[in-house]
Amino acid sequence: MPNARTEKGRATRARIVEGAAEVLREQGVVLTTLDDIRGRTGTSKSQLFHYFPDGKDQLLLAVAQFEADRVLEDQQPHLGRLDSWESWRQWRDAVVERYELQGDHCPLGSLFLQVGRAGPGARAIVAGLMRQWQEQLARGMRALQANGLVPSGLDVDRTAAALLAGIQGGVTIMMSTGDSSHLKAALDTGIEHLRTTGRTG
Amino acid sequence: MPNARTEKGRATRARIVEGAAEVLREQGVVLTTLDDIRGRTGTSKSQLFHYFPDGKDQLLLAVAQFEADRVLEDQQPHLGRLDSWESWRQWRDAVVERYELQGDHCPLGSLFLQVGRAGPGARAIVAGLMRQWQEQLARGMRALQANGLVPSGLDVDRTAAALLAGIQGGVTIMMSTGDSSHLKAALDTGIEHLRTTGRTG
DNA sequence: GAATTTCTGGACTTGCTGGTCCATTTTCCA
DNA sequence: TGGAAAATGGACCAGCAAGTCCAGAAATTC
Repeated sequence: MPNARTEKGRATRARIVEGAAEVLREQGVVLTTLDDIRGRTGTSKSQLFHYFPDGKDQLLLAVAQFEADRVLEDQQPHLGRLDSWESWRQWRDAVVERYELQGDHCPLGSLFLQVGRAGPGARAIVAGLMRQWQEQLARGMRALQANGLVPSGLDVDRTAAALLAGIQGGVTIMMSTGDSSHLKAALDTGIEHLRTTGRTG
Repeated sequence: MPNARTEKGRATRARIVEGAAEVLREQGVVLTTLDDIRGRTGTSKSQLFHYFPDGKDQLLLAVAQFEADRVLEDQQPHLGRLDSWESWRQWRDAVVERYELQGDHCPLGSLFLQVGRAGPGARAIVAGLMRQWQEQLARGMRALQANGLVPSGLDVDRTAAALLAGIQGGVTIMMSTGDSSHLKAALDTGIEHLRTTGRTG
């Protein structure tokens, strides 16, 4: 942790990241200025640049990583135990609740639009999140296969990719329309697909 | 068309919107300035404000509408004739091609992030687009039902919502990772779901 | 064809925001 | 305890981009 060599320093740095995440969630990247973050976190300009010498982009990147970590954490422990239909249902409810609660703003979506284009940093964060998320879904599907609940012929990776896409899109649509029905439809249809696939004559 | 009362005026206004759309697609909203648009469209500051008196937001909104219209147009005529498996396949290919060609930037996604929060205008544009898109998908599914290719018990609206969410998410992921496999997975899995659903014992 | 409206050019203003700088305080450590 | 390193406060700077303004050209209209 460069430029945070003391206990107090690490605390301040963390306060900045968390406070910035709050402000960004409320106002969006475009409308948020360093002064907003300063105000929220009770810090001074020099502190911001002391902990993030490369300026705003570096801070945004740190916030993006912070938010990305939260995404998967918030789905635990359900996401880690997708081995029965009941556990899938619980996970589904957790996802819906999390995003309905979050309201109409996606911290990551807007963050990587700001930083994403220029730097490979933001892309790497998003790509990493997507990879991990999809892996966990795939693992859950394999657990269903192991329990004989889903035919072993299922293309797990493709199905997991499709489900992940559905969630992403559901969240996106929810953020622009305020309606979570697409997210629910994607989750429910995806799970239903698992239940019915491969049973064709 | 306020402030474009003459033929020449309408042409200029259209040139501004189309040129702005180009620049925005290339650079993204955040990096695009009015001077960029001015340069691309060969116009002066006063022209921009003559045709869009409320400034940049109003112009962005016009571009958003312009792009939203294109989204559905680019899927025609396939989207209008989803009455056979072959036509669904053609539509699927058209969607994939369109977004792969468009590369790594979603004109609407970023546009409504900029304007979206504040004004209901951008939300209305996106919501309207989603509604129309989903309606056309639902109509296609009903056509399949009418042709006996899909069981009549299928919840068409929910399935269409899920498919739309999958497309959105697939595009979103593609834009941040450069990989179109999620989009393809969502489309293929969605169509496969249509083919296999309801055939369970 | 003259009056009036619309359209265009571009200089100028204004406000904000990211970023710099340095003085001061606090913490660390020998 | 005293000096070095880290942390903090806040004034200041520079640049940029949105928006204003007015003069003049083109067009419409009667």
